[in-house]
Amino acid sequence: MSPTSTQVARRDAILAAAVAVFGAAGFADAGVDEIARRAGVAKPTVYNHFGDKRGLLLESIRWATARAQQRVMGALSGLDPSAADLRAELERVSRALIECLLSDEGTAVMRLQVSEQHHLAELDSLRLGARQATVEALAGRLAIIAAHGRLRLPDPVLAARHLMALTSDEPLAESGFGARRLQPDEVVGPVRDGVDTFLAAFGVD
Amino acid sequence: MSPTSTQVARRDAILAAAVAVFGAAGFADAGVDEIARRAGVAKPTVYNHFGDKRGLLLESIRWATARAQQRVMGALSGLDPSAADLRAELERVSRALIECLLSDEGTAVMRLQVSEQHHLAELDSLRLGARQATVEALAGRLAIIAAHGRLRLPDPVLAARHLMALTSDEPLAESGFGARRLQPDEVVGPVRDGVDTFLAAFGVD
DNA sequence: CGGTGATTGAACTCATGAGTTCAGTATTGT
DNA sequence: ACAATACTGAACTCATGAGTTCAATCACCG
Repeated sequence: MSPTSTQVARRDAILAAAVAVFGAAGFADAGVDEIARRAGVAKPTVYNHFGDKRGLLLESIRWATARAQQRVMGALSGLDPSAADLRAELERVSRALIECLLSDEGTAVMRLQVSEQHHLAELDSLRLGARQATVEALAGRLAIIAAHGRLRLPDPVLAARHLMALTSDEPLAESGFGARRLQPDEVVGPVRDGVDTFLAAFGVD
Repeated sequence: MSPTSTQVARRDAILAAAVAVFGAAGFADAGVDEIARRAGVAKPTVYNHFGDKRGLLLESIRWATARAQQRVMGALSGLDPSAADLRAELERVSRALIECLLSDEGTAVMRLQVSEQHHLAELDSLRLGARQATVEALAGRLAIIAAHGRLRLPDPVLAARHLMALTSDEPLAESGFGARRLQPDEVVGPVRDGVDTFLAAFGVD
């Protein structure tokens, strides 16, 4: 019996609600009743789809991680290696990346993976895999820029990690890993500074 | 009535046990019974000292943050601005800082502050204050090195933030914010790379 | 249509753990 | 020595929320 479209829609609604509630309250304080209510679904339906609360948490994180990863890849593919103003282009893409990290879904995933690891050792590889995929995608774009002679990169993967660290560390800390919404200029400044240092280390001027 | 020394010792034992249990299990999954048992104390004694579970959490985080901060300051004061090998000295101190972050107490504080923010908005300033104090202490040491003409630092505070970001980002992510114990070489390599990039940006060679 | 399986809503069971009570026992300051 | 105060241990209350049950209803597929 292949699932009907309304079944898929219900499943997605449950997952979206679960990510929101788990992300806001944490696993233990989240109520299955509230997730069902937000999804517009009866409680037994949740148990029908996901077995139990822990199964729902696992699927929620897998689902949200995949979605976040897609958004990240979209942001990275927007990096134009031949943009006239390299500095501005790096700042733009770094801001887009941070936007993904600090979105509601992004912060929910981050916080759950940090705080609920005792529930989900099996998702460690997912977390690290997502990080590595992001780093490598960014490294690929940076390598193209380096091939154009506009960056000096002995190790593109390392440079990618360092660009992300330089630009995202401060906004992440300042926002309390997504607990507080940042003002735009709380991202713009740190990103500019981070790209400054990145170009001081890897630029060709 | 000033507290006796055994009262202080009991209080500290409770706080140490609470940090360990809260850090491992999270607020909701931590049991006051277990904290009391680990502290070698009866449950009503815990309630005598801290009122309720939330009060215990708050005091635990304040206490552990202060202790971690002291260790961090100790590590920073060990930075010798006139060390013969600047690169090695920066690596050494960065490793010591990461050691503090990834210690049992350090990771407990970090994870609680990330995951239990809905319980403790009032501790936001504590978290940011600790971070800022660390950054400024490191900035002070870096400024001395710059005054010796061994670094080119337009903004020592910014440089301090970037040094910390470059060296600690990868080990923190790799360890899942303290969930997994790192092998020594999982710290050494990333720190060397981070200091490399730092010196490429701010070195005087 | 008619039947099969999913969904609903409401009531239910049951385990867990926070917080309390209290009578008895250590500790401490005077 | 003697209050006064803190601590113990064990039993207790009580709120909460996971997971279940079931009869009634709905959605889809032949």
